[in-house]
Amino acid sequence: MLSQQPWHSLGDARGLDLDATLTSGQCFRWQRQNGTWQGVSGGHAVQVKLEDGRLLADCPADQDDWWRRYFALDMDYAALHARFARSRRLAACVAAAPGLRVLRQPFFEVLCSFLISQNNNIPRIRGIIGRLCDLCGEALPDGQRAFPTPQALAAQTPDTMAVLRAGWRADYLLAAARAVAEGKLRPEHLAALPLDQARDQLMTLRGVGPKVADCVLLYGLGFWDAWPSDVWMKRAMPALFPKGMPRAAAGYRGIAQQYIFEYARRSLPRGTDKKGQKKPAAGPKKTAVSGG
DNA sequence: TGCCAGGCATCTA
DNA sequence: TAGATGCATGGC
Repeated sequence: MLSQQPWHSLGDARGLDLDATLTSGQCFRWQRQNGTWQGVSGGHAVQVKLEDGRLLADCPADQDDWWRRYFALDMDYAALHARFARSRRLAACVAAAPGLRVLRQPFFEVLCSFLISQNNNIPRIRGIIGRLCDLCGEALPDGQRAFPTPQALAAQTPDTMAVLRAGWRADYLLAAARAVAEGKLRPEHLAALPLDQARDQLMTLRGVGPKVADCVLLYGLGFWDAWPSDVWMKRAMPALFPKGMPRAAAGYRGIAQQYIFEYARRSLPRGTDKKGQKKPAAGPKKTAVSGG
């Protein structure tokens, strides 16, 4: 793929573990092929692999910076891990997934992906996202499809969305796309808000509850303190549940996800934690947000 | 074949 | 306001 650009280095991988990161449940458009990883994000397709401690990519050179940012190659994980070493549990997390990284993904991709994820399983999530891209994503030079823009998705109808076989989630996707396309929900605005306000704004969207909101805040908006993970550390860390994780914790994909959230909580202090925030009481049907 | 899935909105007590 | 329920679809 992308043969016009031979493999070239994006820089020091700084311990990045592609397998751990790309299978941790943060992202759904990566496939392993012959020892490399092929993925699409932000309208770019890329193939990446690790070699001699460097992250190599097969992509147009003008996309290099985008992928460096995506893989967070600028983050000093060594320093972070040194801090984590002071906590026994965090040290266990680091030991379990030392090369796990929090990807910096486009807001709209994350919002849609986690709307699709609710009450769903990962193989099916990947299938729905793939069909969504086929439906209205821009064709890329290598034959793949970009994730749809908010405008392209907003132009769909419940009928055209039927091919996704996404069930009730299709309505959530359309509402979210329209809110973003119409400027009622702006990622740059959300990212500038305090954590609580950003979460509240997201949760005005139909289909966005606390879990989806936190995933969007963390993966798509850079809110590294999106979740006070101490609760989840107790509930979800497999090492603490050798007989199996409680179902309620399974959504966070075990230790890898835990590590992400703990990392998030401790990395970049911003806003305030909301321990165990519960969903507001049921009220009238939500509509797209009016703020922003 | 039946259970369950990376939730949420809505209804009911 | 907490708990129960239904939701669409398909992986396993």
